[in-house]
Amino acid sequence: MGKQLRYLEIAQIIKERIKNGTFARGESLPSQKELSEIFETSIMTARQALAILEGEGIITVVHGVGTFVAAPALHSDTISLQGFQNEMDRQKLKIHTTIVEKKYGAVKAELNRVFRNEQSEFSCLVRLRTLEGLPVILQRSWVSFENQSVIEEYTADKSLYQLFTERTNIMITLGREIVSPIILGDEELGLLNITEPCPAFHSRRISISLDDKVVLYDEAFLPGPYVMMASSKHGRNNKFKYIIKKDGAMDPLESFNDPQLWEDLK
Amino acid sequence: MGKQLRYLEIAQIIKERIKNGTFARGESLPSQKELSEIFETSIMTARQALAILEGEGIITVVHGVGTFVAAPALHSDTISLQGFQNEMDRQKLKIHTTIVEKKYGAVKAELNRVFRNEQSEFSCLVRLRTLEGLPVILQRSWVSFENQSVIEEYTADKSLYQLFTERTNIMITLGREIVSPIILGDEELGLLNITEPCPAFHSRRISISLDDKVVLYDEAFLPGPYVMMASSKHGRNNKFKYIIKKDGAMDPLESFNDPQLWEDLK
DNA sequence: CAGTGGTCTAGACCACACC
DNA sequence: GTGTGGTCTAGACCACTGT
Repeated sequence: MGKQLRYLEIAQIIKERIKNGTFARGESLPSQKELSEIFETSIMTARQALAILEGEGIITVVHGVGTFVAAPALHSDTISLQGFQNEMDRQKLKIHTTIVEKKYGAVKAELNRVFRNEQSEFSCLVRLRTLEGLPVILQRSWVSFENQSVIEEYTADKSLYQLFTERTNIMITLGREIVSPIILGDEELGLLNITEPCPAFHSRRISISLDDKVVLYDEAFLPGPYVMMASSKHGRNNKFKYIIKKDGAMDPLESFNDPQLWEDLK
Repeated sequence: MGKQLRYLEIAQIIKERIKNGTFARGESLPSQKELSEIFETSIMTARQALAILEGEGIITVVHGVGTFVAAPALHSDTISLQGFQNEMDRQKLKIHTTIVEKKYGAVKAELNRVFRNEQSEFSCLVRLRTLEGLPVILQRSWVSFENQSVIEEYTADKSLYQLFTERTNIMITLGREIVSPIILGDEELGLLNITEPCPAFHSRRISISLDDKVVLYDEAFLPGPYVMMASSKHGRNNKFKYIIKKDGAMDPLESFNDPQLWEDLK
């Protein structure tokens, strides 16, 4: 077995204590000085452990205030594991959400593979995002049957992601997304009120909890006329986001020169 | 003016010395101990400065060996600012590159906006990437007229990106990419040997040098049947890559469970 | 003001690469 | 073995936040 580095060891112990609830969501951890005393180490080493957990999105460190077990409210403007709503907020667009449908206990066998369990019943939320009245994004979200109450409670004025983490007390720390280019099918065209053949991003995303369980499955259709993806790569740094605009006026060559656009991808 | 932190100050000075050639590409920097003596600081602080430059992809630190001004050969397997060729290598796919056309001094006024200069003549390289004989990606790359020799020298067995940095001695440290979903046009369909209407990713990318100049413009068409995008988000960590497969057998739901796929997105 | 995180020191010692 | 980067110490001092 490999030699255990002190700061990795400490990070692991803190992670365990968050998992088993010793440090609850939203509560503050002992101060760095206290941690260094608890683990009989130096401040620098304790800080190194915290830096790892912060990089993984598990804790949030605030200068002059304290270190907190990541709660959505605390990390909402820094973490990227967010629903589209937050991204649109950041772009200062007046996006409105309409609930198209809520389905409870639907049988959807193929989702077994996604959720990695024996269940075959899931609950689903279908939403339409509109930009100044124009439908621009169609999104379907699935949760396990046991979490259907989250969908029952959902209203359009809140992020499903945030509601989910609050109600279930499950911390989501990892997201995986697969995007394909597609030509929209009839059902999606109808809901999005588009009449011509239309290229779109088809995004499928899973959200994974601290316990390594898949707890949320999202599917989104982002039609080409309204959506682009912008990505910035600077050394190890590598970010991307979706950009939503009302149509036309989306010249990619011009977008390269828009400082605002790249600002938050640094 | 804001207080200058010591490690930021040191990082800035080292960056300047790389720009003006005091530290040349591929050569090693003084050791951390020496740096701490040169800047009259501690090793920890010198290391903090190096950590910043490493994060920006400007230097490469190798345990037991030394610290190097990032040369493509050194950082090729860690940095993400790479052409498609390297990404495909990583996926262990036998991708072959065919040169479709080389154009010199073409007038392309719209590229002024991209390259942010007065020039209107550019040189262009059109390439087709084939997977076991099947054309799967079409790519057009543009350079300023003054760098046309890079395209003259280009052969299919080398990365254009690597050739460019070697020949021009320009360090590329930042990349920006904009991706749209499109339905392929006739010209692209012809070159890719596709006969039916086909959705695709349309990627446009600029590469920016250490001097903040745009030095490379890339355009790629990645047809839906062969290409998906996979993205992983873990705290601040956020990576994506294109996945190329020979068609069919690209079930996104199955892909979520492929550990290999997500391995290098950690 | 007190309490928090952020920077910095001046080393010691460990792990790794190369000869 | 020599030289490199990586970890770690046991603090001091600075910067930020909230009372």
